[in-house]
Order: sequence, then C-alpha cells, then structure tokens
Amino acid sequence: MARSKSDDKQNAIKSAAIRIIAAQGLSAPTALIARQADVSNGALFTYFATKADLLNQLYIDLKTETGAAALAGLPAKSDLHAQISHMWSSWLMWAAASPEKRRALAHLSVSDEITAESRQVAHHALAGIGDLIEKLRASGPMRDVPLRFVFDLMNAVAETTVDFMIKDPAGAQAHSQTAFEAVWRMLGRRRLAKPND
Amino acid sequence: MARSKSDDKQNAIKSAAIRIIAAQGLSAPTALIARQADVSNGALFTYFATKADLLNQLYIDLKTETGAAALAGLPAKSDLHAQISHMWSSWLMWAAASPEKRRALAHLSVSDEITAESRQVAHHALAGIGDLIEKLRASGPMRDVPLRFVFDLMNAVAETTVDFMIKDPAGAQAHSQTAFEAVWRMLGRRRLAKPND
Amino acid sequence: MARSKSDDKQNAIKSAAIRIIAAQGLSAPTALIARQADVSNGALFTYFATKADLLNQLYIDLKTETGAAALAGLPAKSDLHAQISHMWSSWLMWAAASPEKRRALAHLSVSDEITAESRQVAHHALAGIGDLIEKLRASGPMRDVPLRFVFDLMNAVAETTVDFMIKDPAGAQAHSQTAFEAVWRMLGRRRLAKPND
Amino acid sequence: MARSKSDDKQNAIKSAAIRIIAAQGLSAPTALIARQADVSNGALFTYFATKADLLNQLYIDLKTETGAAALAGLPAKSDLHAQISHMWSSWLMWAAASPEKRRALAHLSVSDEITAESRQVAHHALAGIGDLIEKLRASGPMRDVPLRFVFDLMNAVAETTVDFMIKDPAGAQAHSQTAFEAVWRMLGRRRLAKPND
DNA sequence: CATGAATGAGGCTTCATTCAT
DNA sequence: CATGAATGAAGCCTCATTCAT
Repeated sequence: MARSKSDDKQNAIKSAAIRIIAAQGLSAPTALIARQADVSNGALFTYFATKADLLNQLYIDLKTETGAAALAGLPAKSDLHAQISHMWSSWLMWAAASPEKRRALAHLSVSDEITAESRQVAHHALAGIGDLIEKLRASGPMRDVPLRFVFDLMNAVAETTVDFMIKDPAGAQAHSQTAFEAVWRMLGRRRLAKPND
Repeated sequence: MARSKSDDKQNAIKSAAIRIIAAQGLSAPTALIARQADVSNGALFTYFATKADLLNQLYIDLKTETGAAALAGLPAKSDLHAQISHMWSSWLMWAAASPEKRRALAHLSVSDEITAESRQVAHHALAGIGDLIEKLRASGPMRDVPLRFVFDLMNAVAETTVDFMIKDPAGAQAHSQTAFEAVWRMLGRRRLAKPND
Repeated sequence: MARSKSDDKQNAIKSAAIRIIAAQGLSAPTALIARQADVSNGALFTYFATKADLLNQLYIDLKTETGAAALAGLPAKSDLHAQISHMWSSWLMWAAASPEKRRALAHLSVSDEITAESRQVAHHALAGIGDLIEKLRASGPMRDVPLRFVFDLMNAVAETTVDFMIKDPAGAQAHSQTAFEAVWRMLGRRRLAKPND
Repeated sequence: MARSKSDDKQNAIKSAAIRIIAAQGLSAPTALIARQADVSNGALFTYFATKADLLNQLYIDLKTETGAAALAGLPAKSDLHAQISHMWSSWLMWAAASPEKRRALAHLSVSDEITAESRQVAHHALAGIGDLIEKLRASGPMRDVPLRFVFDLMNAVAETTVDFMIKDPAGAQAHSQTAFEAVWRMLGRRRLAKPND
C-alpha cells in the first residue's frame, strides 16, 4: 500500500512552517520549510496542495490550539470569577510559552491568504471561550455591547499582555494577574460586599 | 515654504503605497506603486533607496499622523477626564475615517522589514499621547503597572474599537464612547460622589 | 487465448492516454493517465518503462489500427477502382468516427519523442495500403513519381478530408466521395469511355 | 527615455524560438530561447508577456510570412494557370528553403496554446492565396466544393511536397512541378484542344 | 506485482534594483 | 534627474520516475 501519508510528516511541516514564519514572515519559501521539516521540496505539496493551504491550515490549527489551551482543566463547578480567572491564566501562560506560534499567528492573521472560511472556522474553535465571556458580559457594565466586540476587546488585552509576559518572563505571572484585574474592571460585575476586589 | 516638486512626488508615492498595500499587502510590487503615483518605475528609487526604506518611512508617517490626530485640538485647560475623552474621540474618529491607512499600518506593523529604529521613532511620535496616559495611570488602579504596558493596552483597545467602528459606521460614535468608558474603568480613578473630578 | 489481466491494463492505459492526450496534448501527466485507467501512479511504469515508451506504443497502435480499418473487408475480387474506393471509404469513415484517436495521433506525429524506429514500424503497418496505391500509381499519370511521395500525398488528402468530415458529419459521406474523386483525378488512369468525368 | 524596446531584440527572440522549437518542440524552455537570443531570462517577458503569447505571435508571423512568400512577384497580367503556377512555385521554394520555420510551424499548428483568434488572424493572412484558388475552383471539377475544403486540400498537398523537397533537395524543382500538375488535375479545368486556356 | 508517497530537477514567471538613454 | 528596459535571482509548483510497504 505504499508509504502512507504520515501525520508525523505533516506535523513536521507545520512545525517547521511555524518556526520559519515566525522568523521570516509569510514570505518564507516553501523550499526552506520543507528542508527544515526534513522533507523534500515536492513532498510538501503532497501534504498541502498549495502554500496558501498550508497557511490556512496553520492558522486554524493555531487558533484551535489557543482555544483548547484556554479551556483546559476548567473548574466546571466553580463560580464565574474562578472559571474566568482560570481560563485567563491558562490562556496567557500557554501563549506566553509559545512565542513562535504567536509570532506566526500574528503574521497569518493579517494575511490576505487566509480565507474568510478559515477565519470562520477559527472563530468556532474559540466558541468555548466565547460562552464564558458571554456569561460575564451579560451581568456586567457592558451588558448592552455586542458579544463580538467584548470578545475582541478581551482578546486584544490578552494579546498585549502576552507580549509583555514574553518580554519580561520573570514578571509573567504578575502581568497576567494585573491584566486580569483590568479586564474584570472593564467587564465584570462590581462586587460590593467583599472589600478585597 | 511651498512643498517642493520632489516632496510632492514622495508624497504621491506614499499615498499610492498606502492604497496598494492596503489592498494587496506588503508584496505589492514597487512597479505598481510607482505607476499609481504617476511616477516611473525607476524614479521611485531616487526617492526611496529601497523598498524597505519606503515601508519604514510609511510606517513612521502613519504612526506620526495617528499621534497628531489624537492630540489635535486638545483642550489644554480642561481636566484630565475631558482631555483624555477628547483625545480618545479624536484618535478613533480619525482612525475610523482612514481605513486604508489602518490596513496598511496593520501590514507594516508585523513586517520584519520595519526596523527596531523605526519602531523607536514611531514610539516617540506618540509621546504626547503617552504623557496624557501617564497622568491617568499615576492616579488610578494601575499606578504600579509600567506605562508602556498601560499604553499598549489602551492602544489595543483603541484598535479593536476602530475595527468595529469601521464595520458599523452608524454606531461608530457609540462604540467609541462605550470603549472609552471601558478604558476608564480599567485605568481611571474611581469617581465617587463628586462628579467634578 | 483470452487476453491476460496484464493486457487489459495495458489497454486501459492506452485508452486513457488517447483520451487525455486528445484533450490536453502530450504534456498530459502520466499520473492523470493512470488515474483515468484505474491504475495506480506507479503501475503505469510496470507496463511502460517510460512515458516515451507509452507514446511510441500508442503511435504504432494507432497507425496500425488505421491500416487495418482501411483494409477491412476489402473486395479482393473486384477491380482496382472498386478496391481503392472501398479502402478509401473504410479508412475515412473509421477515422472520422474516431476523432480522439485522430487528435492524439496528430499530437504524436509531430512529437520528438516518437523515434525513427517507431515511424518505420508504423510505415510497415500501412504496407497493405501502400500495395494498393502502388497498383494505382503504376498505371496512371504519376507513374514516375516515387511511391512514398504518392502515398504521402494521398494520406495528406485523406487527413484533410477527415477533418472536414468531423467538422460536418452530415456531409461526411459526400466529402469522402468528393475527395476520392479528386484523388482519382490526381492519380488514376483516365477512364476513356465516359466523357463527363 | 531609457532604452526603448528594440525590434531587433524582439526578432532575435523570435528567431531563437523558431530554431529551438524546431529542434525540441514546444517544450523548449523560455530560458533557453532567451539565452540563444542573447537576452536575459526576464527580458523575454518584457517582449512577450507569456510563453503562450510568444507562441501565438510566432504562429501568426510564420503563417503571414508564408502567405507573403507565396504571392511575391505574382504576374498580375498573366492567365490563371500562370499565376497559380507561379504562386505554387514561390510558395514551395520558400517553404523548402525554411525547414526550421516549417518544423516550428508544424509544432505550433497542433498546439492547444494557439488560440482560435490566432488561427483566425493567420487565416486572413492567407486570404490572397485563397482568392487565387477561388478562381481556380470556380471553373473546375470541384466547383461545388466549399472553398475552405479545396484550400485545405491544396495546402495539404503543398506541405507534403515540401517535405519531399527538403528530403531530396536535388529533385526539389521536379517535385514541385509534379505536385503542381497533380493539383491541377485535381482542381483545374480540363484543358482540351486549345492550349491557350 | 500493486500502491502511492517521496524525490528533486526544472519550468514559467515575478520583481527589486540597475543602468543606458 | 526621469524613464523604462534589462537583469537575474528566487519562488511556487509540476511531474516523470523511484522505492518503501
């Protein structure tokens, strides 16, 4: 049955692509990506018909991975504050620990090669996060603002924070915490009784 | 002090570059930019030694313009809240009204062609905004957070908001206002009984 | 003497090749030919060591088939005029009914991949036709012209005629007849009795 | 005003293309054509936007040249027989003297890259020949056959003859003459008692 | 012997930059 | 100083052929 298309190889290509795109941007030659993945020039194209295909796949993967990381180990029984705090922290720690993926994603996000469909798929992959935020939004000061807007704001704050965490790994925890509090001030319900807010 | 013929051409090239980069990304051929600027192929290189030079110039220009727009007409005598509110509104309205410049800037910002030096210069161009934010930060809940972090957070919120304003021009004003309030919650001093703060 | 499985596949490949070469020319990928023949990529090369081999085989086959079609059911007892008329008609009707084979052959005939040897073999396959024409030639106005030249002229007229038959199927019979008469005028002995010829 | 596109260079490219296509077929690499034309790789594309463009241009040129050669020095005052005889001879001598052009044209003629439009243009370029043949046809035994058919038949005979002339240059004149007589038998009015027809 | 993934040599084309005019 | 043709280095992708399974 001949060598069957191996996931390993496919993943090697994706990894190489992330590394090289992070370093050189989207103009990274497919030939270089292939070489770094220990794969021949042409083999890349048996796994991804087109450079654009590879890019789109990468984009979806990275977004999906982000979503999964954010929701991993979510304490389902806890209250909203605890859940969102957990999510925030998972999300940012993961992102801060994956600077190449982040850089690659930054390049991909602005590319015209990424189709509307891919963006759609990626958005779905983040639905879990959206659900949580929705709960937060509904009872707080931004209850009249469209979820998408709220979500994007939160995302923007997260991205910015991650940049700082990467630049200053020693303070990563603190930055994450600081930003979470800022977000909570932005979105969360004022918690009256407890003074430790 | 009329702008020289040479300046005119430089500007024509930059304008064309913005338009085309917004549409096609950074891979926009210099030849196309030149044609759109009514300048010959080769002449472009007498104004910008290199494509990268043009890109860096553009980056700096756009950042500078942003900064200028934000601070235009700042009510120097008013209180901080009024000043920042004014700045926020100027900034976002200008940005929302310049979608091509924004798209071009989005491409430029992630490019590896933009040197650290250019980023430095651009940062300086936004110093005026930074000063305002500094005042805000110093007295609010993020007083212990580095200015740069605060600044970037604010910027991130602003960018996200502009995207929404562009997508939904009818609600632009409202979105700007909503976001401003969110930012204020994030950064500003809690305003208690007395409104004259 | 059933044809072996192997023969079946060879034939499937050849059929597919004819179809695809007719449609796309000689640049038709072997992989596509294989797929259309329901044969794997690599298997094609166990039947034909080389793409060039396949092409040469095809060329010989098609030429041979042409020759066979021309001579099928030849009325051995009739006079030369009747025999040649019959041959002409068989030949052209077959060719006109096989446009894909003709197109494929047209591509093959000009290809540099077809070796002199293949052309030689193909020529032999048309020997039967040649014999008939030889008789015609020997007694007519072109009796001093080399057979090969006469043969090729006749062939050229036939090919041209077939093109018209394909373009105008309704008039196919008539075109064939017209051309036959033209050929006869070119080559045949003047037939005395009838003045209106 | 910079170097202006030179006809010389354009012609050098075409010449090189004819030579190489004659030798290697249409798969001749553009890079090789460029090199043979003493032109850089990329320069070829300032003269012909596309390889297909070059091919089409070449096709039209060669057809046009053929037509011009056939009609050069036509004795306008002479009778039809003399005119056609002259045309035939001009045509065939020219073609026999240009074997590379012929081979190139043979490749081009079957190519799918040659557009219907190019074929149309080429056909027009041969209109002069067509007019002559029309006169011949109208009064002879093929008077009821479409001109296009007659024209193509004549062309087919001519091509075949040229092949023989090239193979046997010593007999070129004779072959041409032989073929002309054959064509005349095919198409021409029977010339009876009176020779002055 | 079949399968189809792997290989890697090109092919066409684009484009930043140079340079003759 | 402008013009735009010329250069030639890549880049993406295709495809005949090989070879592990």
